Amino acid sequence: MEARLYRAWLERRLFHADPDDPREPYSLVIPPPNVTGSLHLGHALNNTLQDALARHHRLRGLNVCWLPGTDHAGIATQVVVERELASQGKTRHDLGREAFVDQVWEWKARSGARIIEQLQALGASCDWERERFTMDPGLSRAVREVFVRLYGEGLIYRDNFLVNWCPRCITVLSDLESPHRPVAGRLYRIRYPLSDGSGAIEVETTRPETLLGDTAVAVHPDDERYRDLVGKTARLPLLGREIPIVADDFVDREYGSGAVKVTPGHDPNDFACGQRLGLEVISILHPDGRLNENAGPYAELPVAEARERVLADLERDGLLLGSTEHAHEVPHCDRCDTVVEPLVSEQWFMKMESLARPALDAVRDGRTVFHPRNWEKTYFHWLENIQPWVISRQLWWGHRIPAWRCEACQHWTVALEDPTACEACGSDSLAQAEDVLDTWFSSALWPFSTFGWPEATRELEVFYPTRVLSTGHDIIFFWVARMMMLGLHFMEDVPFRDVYIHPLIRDAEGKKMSKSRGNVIDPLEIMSNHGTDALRYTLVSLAAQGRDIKLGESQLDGGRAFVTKLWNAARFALMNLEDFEPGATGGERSLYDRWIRWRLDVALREFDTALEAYRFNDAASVLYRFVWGELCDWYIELAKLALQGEDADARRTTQATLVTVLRGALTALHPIMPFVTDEIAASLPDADGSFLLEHTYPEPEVPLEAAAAEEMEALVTVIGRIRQIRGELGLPPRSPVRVLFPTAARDRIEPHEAALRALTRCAPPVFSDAAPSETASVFDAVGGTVRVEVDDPNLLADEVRRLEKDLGKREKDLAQASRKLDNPKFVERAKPEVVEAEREKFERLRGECAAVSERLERLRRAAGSAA
RNA sequence: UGGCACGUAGCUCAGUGGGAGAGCACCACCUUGACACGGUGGGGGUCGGCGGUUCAAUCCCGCCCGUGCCAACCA
Repeated sequence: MEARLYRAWLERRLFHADPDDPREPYSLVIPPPNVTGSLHLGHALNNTLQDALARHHRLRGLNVCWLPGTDHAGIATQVVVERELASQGKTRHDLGREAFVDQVWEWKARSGARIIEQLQALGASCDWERERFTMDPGLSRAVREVFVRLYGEGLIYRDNFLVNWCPRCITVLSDLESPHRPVAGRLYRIRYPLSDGSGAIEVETTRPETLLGDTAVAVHPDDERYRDLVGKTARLPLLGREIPIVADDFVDREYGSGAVKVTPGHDPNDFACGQRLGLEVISILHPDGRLNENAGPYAELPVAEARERVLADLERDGLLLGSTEHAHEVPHCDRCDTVVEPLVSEQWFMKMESLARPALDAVRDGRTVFHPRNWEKTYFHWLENIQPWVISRQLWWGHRIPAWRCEACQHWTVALEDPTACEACGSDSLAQAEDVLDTWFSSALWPFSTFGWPEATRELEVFYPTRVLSTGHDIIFFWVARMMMLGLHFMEDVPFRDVYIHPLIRDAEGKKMSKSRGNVIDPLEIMSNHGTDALRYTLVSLAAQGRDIKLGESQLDGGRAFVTKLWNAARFALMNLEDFEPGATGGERSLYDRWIRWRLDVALREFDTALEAYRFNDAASVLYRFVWGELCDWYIELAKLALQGEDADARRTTQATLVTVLRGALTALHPIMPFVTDEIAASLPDADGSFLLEHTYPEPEVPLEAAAAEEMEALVTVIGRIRQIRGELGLPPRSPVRVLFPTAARDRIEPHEAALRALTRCAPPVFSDAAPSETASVFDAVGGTVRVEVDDPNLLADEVRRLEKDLGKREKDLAQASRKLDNPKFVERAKPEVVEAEREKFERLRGECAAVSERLERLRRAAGSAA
């Protein structure tokens, strides 16, 4: 039924948002999935949560706009398509740029379409008429506009700087794209002879091949051991270049020998040191990771091979003094896992400090709030220590940088429209930059580029800022922070009021699932095994704040059972509604009718409260408890009396309540399980061909008055106790037990006699104030002592054991209460209502203990005489 | 090295400054005209450890242990 329903929703345009709709707007933009492949469970979770929010707010009468789309995912997609080519033994260079990009567009068409299908299969209520792709003409125009404006403001600039370089992808990477991974390496100690022959200085390194690019040896300025050497030169092993011995306080005197080789061309620390001291920068690497001509005899060797050769040659020359095992953290390419080489390269950068400040302020002063709040610390820490962002990439798939270099004067012309002449010298020999932009550049504009920026559209006016962004904590830096910065800069307002950070879904072993890494689970498979609604319910019920989700397939059984339970409850209702006449009224509604209607209101209110706080798991459990624990366990059982009874009025009244409450429950559940709820709702006798989303939640009634609520509570207590007594005695559910009430309870019990008998299978209740028989179980309810009598003397021993245990528990509680009340400090300092409650508890327990022990005595005597 | 989480029933996890909860699993009974993907009842936890604050701590604070994540220029 899922595909049929979804098609019907689309035909009815239920998800389309009109900016001129006068109702209060509620907007959100989808985190655009990468067009690398298909959706995994993390997408299923995030989009289920967003869909629940979107549908919920539609049901609350808001003008909801959920904007969908996909991301071109520059490097990720390029790597995937390159892999595909590699399986045919080809590289992108075999195709050339244009043909390769065409091929990626083909991939995008296939993958993008599959993703949209999956989102729709999940039930996502996106406004598909607003679907966007980050490389659409409109969004590309926004990218260009932003680049040109930031360049004009001096925030985008070119620089020659030490960057992370992936020699396999042959591109620069940002720090975020170069995560550190532990590597078991070796630390080598190498001897650098002094040029004057007066000795040598020893250094340590994990990357011996980099010595080919060394331009100094550094020591700490206050290090007595080396004071005399500063200013002298050392002879670089293998190449024989003379390099200065310099002093810089970045050197740690305690580490190794206290002297460090300086390779400004291939180490971030050394680069900074080189800049301070004006050292020469030598690059020894080709872009593809082989050594270049500066490496002398090692030129053209790959790094790993060069390392071996360098070590062997050092050994030969007697300059390798030894090595030790050394575990350290090495940056790797986020996409292909190749070891990243730091090297100096001329790239486009974005200056971040001035953009970061407003983004920090906006969260500090609460214009944007994270849920849960603790992620704000992560956000602050990163923005407070922000570094320039390398935005250029040596890739082919992405937004080409709108900059043209003049071949005559080398000036860069950056412009909105393709220039025909150099803006500096007027020459017409211009060449556009080959590089594309980091994919996150366009992602950063998503909340406003998708609504038509830089045009001043009606959509931007109404739907920006969006209400909430739902995403994973793994992209707070990559994406959330950058949207905040650019949103504030260009729109002069935050891009979203709330940031909901959803849990990460891990597999059953707790391992992370990730996009282009292979351990992803296809949600479609789970959806076909368990049903989409079951998957959605399970995901929502697991989305608690502050902990990631370990998801095994077994956890989906609960969701499926709940869907089935709902379905069966509806089946029961339909069986009993065959002669339902809409609008027909019978007599007054029963207590049961009024009670369940009130419980529905309470559940709806609690559901709304939970969702407003993004407490999805609470929202799910509120409805679970209502549907299963109240509607099915109590109301339906009680309603059977009227529905299957003789009284036509009572039957009609109960039918009316059943329809109202069931429809209310379906509406409430709709944001979580949209398919089954609409399917059931369409079959209810009051159905008019509309969908649940075309209505709003039922208005709450006047709350059930306290006396009625208490009456219902008493009935539940009595039934529960009778079941418990029978259960504890191990009696079959139908075994005859006699229930005796005090005569004073007659007025309260008699109206519920049928319910009592139906739900406990007891004999007709008797009203009597006679003393309980020796074997009766007793408890207090309905304003007196209720007795449950069982005639089987064989049960005496069991009952004695049960009572002993029961007494033990009560006496322990009594002792605890008594200790508290004897403590003058407690009585004096605790809140009065707490003390009062403790007193009442004490009195109650004392009475209960006395009653139980008295009865226990009687039973023991009876058991003795029976024996 | 620093930061942030997490450590509660066999498992997966909620939760709270005043008598420990859910789902699944387990045990007993029940094939009752919605539902065995069900019903009723039950067993099971010194709430990671040690201190501190408090009349009162599973909850707040500190330290420690364990797990995970993130950020990091110790060659």
